[in-house]
Amino acid sequence: MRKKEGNKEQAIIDAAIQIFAEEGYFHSKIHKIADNAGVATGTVYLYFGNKETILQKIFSKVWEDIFGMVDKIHAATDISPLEKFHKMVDCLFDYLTANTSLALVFVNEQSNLELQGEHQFTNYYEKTLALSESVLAEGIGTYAFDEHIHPPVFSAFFFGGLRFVLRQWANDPKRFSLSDIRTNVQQFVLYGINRSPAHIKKIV
Amino acid sequence: MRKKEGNKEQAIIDAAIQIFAEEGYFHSKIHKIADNAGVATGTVYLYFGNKETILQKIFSKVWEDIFGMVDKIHAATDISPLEKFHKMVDCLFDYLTANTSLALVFVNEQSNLELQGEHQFTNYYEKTLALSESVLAEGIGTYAFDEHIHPPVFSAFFFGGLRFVLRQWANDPKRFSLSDIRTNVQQFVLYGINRSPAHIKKIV
Amino acid sequence: MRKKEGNKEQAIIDAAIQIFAEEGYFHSKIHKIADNAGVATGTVYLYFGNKETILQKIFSKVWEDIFGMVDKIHAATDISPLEKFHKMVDCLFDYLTANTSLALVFVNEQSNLELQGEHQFTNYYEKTLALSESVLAEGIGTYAFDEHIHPPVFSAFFFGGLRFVLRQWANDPKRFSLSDIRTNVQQFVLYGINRSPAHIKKIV
Amino acid sequence: MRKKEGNKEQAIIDAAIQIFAEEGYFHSKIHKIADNAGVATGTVYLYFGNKETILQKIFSKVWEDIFGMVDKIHAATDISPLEKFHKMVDCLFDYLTANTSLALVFVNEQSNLELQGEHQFTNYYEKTLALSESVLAEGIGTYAFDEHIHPPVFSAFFFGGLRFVLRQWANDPKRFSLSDIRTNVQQFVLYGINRSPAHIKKIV
DNA sequence: TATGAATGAGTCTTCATTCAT
DNA sequence: TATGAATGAAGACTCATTCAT
Repeated sequence: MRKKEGNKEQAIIDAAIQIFAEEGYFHSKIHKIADNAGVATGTVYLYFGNKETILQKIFSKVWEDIFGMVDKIHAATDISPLEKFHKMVDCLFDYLTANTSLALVFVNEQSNLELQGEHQFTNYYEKTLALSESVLAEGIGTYAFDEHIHPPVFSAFFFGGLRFVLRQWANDPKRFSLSDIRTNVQQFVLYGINRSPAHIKKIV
Repeated sequence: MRKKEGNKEQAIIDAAIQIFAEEGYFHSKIHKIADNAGVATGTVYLYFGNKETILQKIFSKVWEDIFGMVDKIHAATDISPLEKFHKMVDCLFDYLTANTSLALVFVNEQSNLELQGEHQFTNYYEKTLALSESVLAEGIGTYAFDEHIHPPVFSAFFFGGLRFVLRQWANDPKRFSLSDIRTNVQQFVLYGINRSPAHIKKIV
Repeated sequence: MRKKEGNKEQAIIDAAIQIFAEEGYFHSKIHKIADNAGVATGTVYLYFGNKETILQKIFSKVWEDIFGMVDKIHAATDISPLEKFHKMVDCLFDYLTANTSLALVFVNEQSNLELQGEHQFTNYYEKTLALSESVLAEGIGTYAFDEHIHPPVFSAFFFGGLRFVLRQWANDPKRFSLSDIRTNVQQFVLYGINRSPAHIKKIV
Repeated sequence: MRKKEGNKEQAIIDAAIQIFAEEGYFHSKIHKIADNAGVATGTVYLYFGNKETILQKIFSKVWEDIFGMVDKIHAATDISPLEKFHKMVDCLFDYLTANTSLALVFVNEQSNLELQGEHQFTNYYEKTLALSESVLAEGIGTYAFDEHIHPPVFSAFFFGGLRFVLRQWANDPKRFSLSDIRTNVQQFVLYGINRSPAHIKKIV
């Protein structure tokens, strides 16, 4: 039980991220989170209504953060939609790989929230998907991206792929390196698996 | 003796898929699965050691099925790696969209198994990823696919993206149509989000 | 599952004695008894009303056997009460040590019956204690035994001591030998722990 | 915080002793013990890992108590081994008859522990038997007790007989009085069932 | 606010018993 | 009689949540 001075709410969140990542949401025990946060069991309930609220707050924060980053990229006027996607992948990578436990929770536990209905996290989540779709639409509008792309489908695929790859990485970091992932995802997203698209582009 | 009427094991599996899809694995109650299967609670334990075993059997079956399909495609000699990927996407779509509940379980609950270690399902799961990677390697070898692609990363991204898209669809089928998903995924995977890759290819 | 031809009831009893001895009554499973007896689970219920009935039958048989032996000894007219006690100890020893499993059940599980009320086994049990008390009374009557002895108390003490010693032996036969037990029990019962009573008697 | 009011652990132990005595260990239900102790079911598990642990604690306590008494007697230098045995019987009587329920549990349920292996209670149990054997050996050494006595056999017989007699008494206190038991056991143990050993001793 | 002992509803699992064949 | 698959009542145990201090 390590005493955290100051922000108990943050301490609980941090502890929860760690425990959720290690044990999975349903196997995580409140008393263990409290222990790790250096507070008493009851204290958790002074800051969070119940166990699920903790998970919601984590996801709210993550999606709010991601939204903030994506929003900045989206608002830029001096870069192309293609470069925006590059940057978005970079940002997401930097964000999620900076905190492995958070990445694992993000990647594994969202389904424990989605089946239950409306939540605060949905707000930024939806807004982020909307931004992403907007960048796509922008690219399609400038004929940079393929016109047949359905932005919601792509966004879902993109985030899903990213999550799963990161989960594999977080579960077993030796399987492939983060830089491999980053490069490859950039590649897939932008050019698919076909050969030498960069080369082709130059020709065209 | 009381004869085995019908296939109770299958009835339990089917009921479990439905309940797991509706409620999520951890919120599903054994007695409800038994009820839905038309058997007594104890009967579930004649066929499955415990709750998790049911989930394992579901995943074993799914990955075995997927492996079977992918294996057939992989073994084909009269089609290109590119076409193999087309077919793989098609097969996965047909398989998972034929059973929405199964798709949801497949997409949402695997993390409830993976944290626990070795399982039978891992066998076919790994073999399927290996096949997928083999098709990629084959494509790279024939210069059809980009040489920088890291097959394990791509496979993870591909299956993750596919899962997530299908989860979105299964949760809310009105958001986008299955045919939209199928076309778009084919597109992303093969050409990324860039414009007119087919066109470019012709030029080259 | 070894098939027993002929007497299924006896096969079940024998299997039950073995399982009860190994696992204890409450931890013994009917299906395991059935397996060991080479019959189906349901067959057990053709011969015994329920699990406890099996235990009752075992005890009935044991106490009936013991009664038979004790009765013969009690009825003898050509030996003294003292010799009768010698013989009783001998008989009990021969009987119980001939079947270790039975001895263990006899020694460990009677309490699982006694709390529940009236049973058939009580019949021979009571009659045996009565015979034992009668031999004591006879000895007291002939001034061979101490007049202060309360036969029921002694009988209980005697059977209890014998049981416990045999339990220790059955649990760990290396601790002391059967012949040690037999000699010592004869000694205790007749002369207590005081020194050389036989010698003293001769002097007197 | 909610303060520990009274001694809940002791209340649970006391309730368990009563229920175990009335129903037998295996028929006792945790919720009934909790009810009797005036606590909630879950509270039992704050103090005891599981049902068996309660029984273990009871036996640990009993054997520790008995060891304490026997140890004091054993250590005495101003009394003979014979008197030590007198005292040991007295102490055991006073201890066990002061709490009928405890006596019943002690007498009926030890077999539910012994089959499972090592327990804390074994410690004091073994030490008590060792002390008892030591007193016997001392008596043999001073030629007070018969040299043929095998102390472990006698100890087992003695404790077994005592238990069984007390069980009979606890189950049906009208059958014979405690003072009858006490006198008779002293008698048996020291002189066996032969007549007038005290008298004989004096003569010698 | 903070505590952590206490709560008790909830669920998995067991297994004696039944019964259709 | 014999079978053994099926039953379902029962109970040990868990753990999110509460609340007296």
